[in-house]
Amino acid sequence: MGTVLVRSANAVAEMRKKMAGVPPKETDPKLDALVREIIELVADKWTMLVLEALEEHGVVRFTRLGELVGGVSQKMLTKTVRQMERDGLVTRTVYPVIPPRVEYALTELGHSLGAAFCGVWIWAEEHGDEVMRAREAFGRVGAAK
Amino acid sequence: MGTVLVRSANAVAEMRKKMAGVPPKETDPKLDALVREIIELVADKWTMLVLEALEEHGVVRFTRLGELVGGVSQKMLTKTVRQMERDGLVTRTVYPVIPPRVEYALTELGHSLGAAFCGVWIWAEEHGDEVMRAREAFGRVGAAK
DNA sequence: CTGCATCCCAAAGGATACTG
DNA sequence: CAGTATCCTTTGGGATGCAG
Repeated sequence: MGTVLVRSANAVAEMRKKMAGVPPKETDPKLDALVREIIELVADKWTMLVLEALEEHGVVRFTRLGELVGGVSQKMLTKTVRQMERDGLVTRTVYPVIPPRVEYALTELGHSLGAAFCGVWIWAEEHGDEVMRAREAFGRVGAAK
Repeated sequence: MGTVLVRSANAVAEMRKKMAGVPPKETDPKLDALVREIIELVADKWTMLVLEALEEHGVVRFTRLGELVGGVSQKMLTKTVRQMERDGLVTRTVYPVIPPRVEYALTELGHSLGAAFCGVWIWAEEHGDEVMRAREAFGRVGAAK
């Protein structure tokens, strides 16, 4: 724990120089607030997994969706899917038959969000191992927790 | 809307290329597991906000970072930033001076993740209002809770 | 200034039982 | 099958105090 890691200040100074010439992104306050709201919307594990599952399998029933997501309780699946329905990401179609049949599918909005996340899936595919290695390397030093 | 972040076009084009060789909807189990791990990594509100803050402002100190993120407690900021450091997303540079000076910056890996999320920011910009409207419309009907 | 430690409350989330 | 309701454990996260 007490290990203070001091990285080369040179590298940081180098970074500063690089950044200096680049007015990176205009920090638009109202846009920022909007992005923030959306972040709080989708920054949820189950939401992302449901989104991915529906993106891949199209129209699925409740139980099937739970299987696809994996490791999710009925409670959380219901909650997540309701929230997504509320936000216009999925449609929930109830067939009043016995036994009940409820099908979930992405809306256009949902599909567009899935497409937006596509870049993240690709990142995961390409850099996932780097994260794992970084984590293990750090774990042997930090020893935190 | 037209004035979107410039880097977006490049990032998206880059991703299209990388996707070209990939069979679209194949459910690869090991790839899926990897994506799942990454999701659990980044599906966190503060992580995303810190990522965005560092992406926009470059190298910042601890307190400044807290201001940029906004509404985060010192405890959670420390925790989040430590986790990101552990995962190789940020560097933490400590200057052993008085008063202490600690600077945070994205690593290459962190920047690449930020670029991957760029598509999501754009989505938020384009479809954020739709979500808000869908939510309010649903609220008047659902009346749940 | 940075951030660890502690206490403490509120929210997230799992397990189970029950209903249409 | 697709939930709702209940209980209960775990985690998230704020407030405060203190150390380097």
